[in-house]
Amino acid sequence: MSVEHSILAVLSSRPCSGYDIKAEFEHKGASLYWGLSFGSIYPHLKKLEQKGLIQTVNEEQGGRHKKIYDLTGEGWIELQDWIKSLTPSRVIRDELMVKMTAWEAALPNERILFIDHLKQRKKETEEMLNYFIEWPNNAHSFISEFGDLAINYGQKILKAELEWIEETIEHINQPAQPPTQDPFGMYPKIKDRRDKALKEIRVKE
Amino acid sequence: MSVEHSILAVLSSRPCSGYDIKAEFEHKGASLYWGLSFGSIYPHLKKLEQKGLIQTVNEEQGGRHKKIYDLTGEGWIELQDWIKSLTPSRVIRDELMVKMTAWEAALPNERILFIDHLKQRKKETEEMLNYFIEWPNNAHSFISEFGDLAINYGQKILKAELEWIEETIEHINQPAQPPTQDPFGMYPKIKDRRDKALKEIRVKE
DNA sequence: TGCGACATGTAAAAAGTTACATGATTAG
DNA sequence: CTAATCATGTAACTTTTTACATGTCGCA
Repeated sequence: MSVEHSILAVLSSRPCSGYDIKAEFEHKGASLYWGLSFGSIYPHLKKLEQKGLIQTVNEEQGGRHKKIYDLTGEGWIELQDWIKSLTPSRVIRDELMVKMTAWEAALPNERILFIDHLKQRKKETEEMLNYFIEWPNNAHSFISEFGDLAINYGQKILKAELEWIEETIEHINQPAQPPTQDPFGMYPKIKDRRDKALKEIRVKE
Repeated sequence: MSVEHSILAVLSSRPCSGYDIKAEFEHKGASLYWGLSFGSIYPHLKKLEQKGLIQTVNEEQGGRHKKIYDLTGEGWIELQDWIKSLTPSRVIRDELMVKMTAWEAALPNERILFIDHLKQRKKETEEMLNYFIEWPNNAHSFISEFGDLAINYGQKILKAELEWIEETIEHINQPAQPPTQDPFGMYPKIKDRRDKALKEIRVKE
């Protein structure tokens, strides 16, 4: 299970409180590659401490109470073992692409509407990319050689995505085209199924 | 919740059984952008039927029992509404990148080992890319204009990733470099923390 | 004095995976 | 005849999110 491992990974750069870890997942290096909510972080910290992989190195009880955790020797070993171990394949979950594959079956006459989705995606992607570009310039955080390579990855992928968005907006602004591939004449069949199903609602009403 | 919506999206192309839906999520268009297990699909189909968004259009009870579902009029409307609605931001979860950001803190003297991870990733990425390239040539499935654009997206991103992998393998084969950015002298501090923590284990033993 | 950021934590609900149970059909 | 694939479904478990409860600190 890699959630606890990713907490160990954050802790490797410096001792942190639960709140700090959340911040790292939100605003720093980890942000692009992982995310966790408070409701998940605090119980995991407790578990990791019970397992002896992390320990409380500083606890302020009076006033604002705050607990700083750091890796134990066992924690460092566990982190090293995890880092060396085989990485499971990425899981890609991209709702926009799922919508895209069903768009023409469901909304064949509203293709122009999809451009709104693309523009929203473009905005988000640009923000992420800016963040990546600014990061090495902000001089706030420690960036290792490998951290730098991970930044390059993000930049490269996001730039490719922006290119695709531009091309695709342009494409959709052109007149509609017949399906690229439709060996069994599915397109008219889908239209029939949809129209028939929608008509049944009207009959009921 | 978009899991049920992605099932509706699969059903929009043709009526399917639970097993077919699983196959779509594994081998077809949806595969790159979503995934679900049987344990999740069947209960969701039941729920969707109770909600009146899908219905059983064919049930073979004798012999091999099989239930084919199709969208109802309400299901089509629900799918249309979802497709038009704002899409939440992508969640990227990339374990390899998390490992990368912690690599030098945990394993500063084993940078060459990371090349194994990159080669594994390269293999996986190439397989996915081939799948994407072959897909429009297999003449098996219906590919709409938008479906084709979604395929372009996958190809573009995966090609950019392969380029990055090549560059990065080459970079790591060069001699190690000092941290790109280390305004507070973190690098030596991390080393001290790690060494101290690891020494404590040895004391105990 | 009131707001926003800092800070920890729990409980309930939601979501999904794994493992299991069951059985039919088909290709070699 | 046997292995792979087709096919549905449940139960236990794991995981994560959301919402809530609580309280401090610094600043305008």
